[in-house]
Amino acid sequence: MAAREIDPRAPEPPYRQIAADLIAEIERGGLLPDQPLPSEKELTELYGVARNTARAALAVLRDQGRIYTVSGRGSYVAKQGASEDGRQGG
Amino acid sequence: MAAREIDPRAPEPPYRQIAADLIAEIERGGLLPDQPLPSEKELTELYGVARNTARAALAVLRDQGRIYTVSGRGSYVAKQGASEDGRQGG
DNA sequence: TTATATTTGTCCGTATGTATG
DNA sequence: ACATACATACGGACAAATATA
Repeated sequence: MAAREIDPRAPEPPYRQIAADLIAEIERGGLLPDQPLPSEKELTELYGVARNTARAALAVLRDQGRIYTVSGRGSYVAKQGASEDGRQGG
Repeated sequence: MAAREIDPRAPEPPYRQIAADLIAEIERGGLLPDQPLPSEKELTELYGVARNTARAALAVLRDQGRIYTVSGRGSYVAKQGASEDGRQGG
């Protein structure tokens, strides 16, 4: 989870760059199912963005079913990987 | 430690108003070194803000080396007063 | 040791205001 | 108007440290 540089002037907005970065990390196997992603606070520090931007990135992965989020705990890698309907079982 | 009124619509955000208030109290001598500041809960009641806002105010003073915080206990006035490098010895 | 209360630490959910392109 | 981003704020939940009984 080294912080790749985010380019605020790239055509891709920062939140998508971060999302792509996290997805790559998961696909690479650097983050296994049920393992926690960096917290929102850590993402803001890793990428130098505001919390809302970090949240937007996580929302992308959540919408794709790649992660699930537990309020007050954090976000975790989903078991399947955005294959089925995007839902995470227990 | 009377609760000065916080103006949510002032240019200064509430957490900075509270920080300034606490700093003034310390500079005034109303709080001596190693004496405890109001707890976060008390600050929320004194100023009518959320806990995160009270914490943000304390973080300002901590960053300035004016106070030190002990987990599970509270925050205390630092000995020097943000003069040196901002650290608190034993 | 266990239980309880207080306090700080961490975290997410949500909302508003401002600014830029 | 819209998408994006930052700063700030309120709220709720749970964990960890501390203190006391």
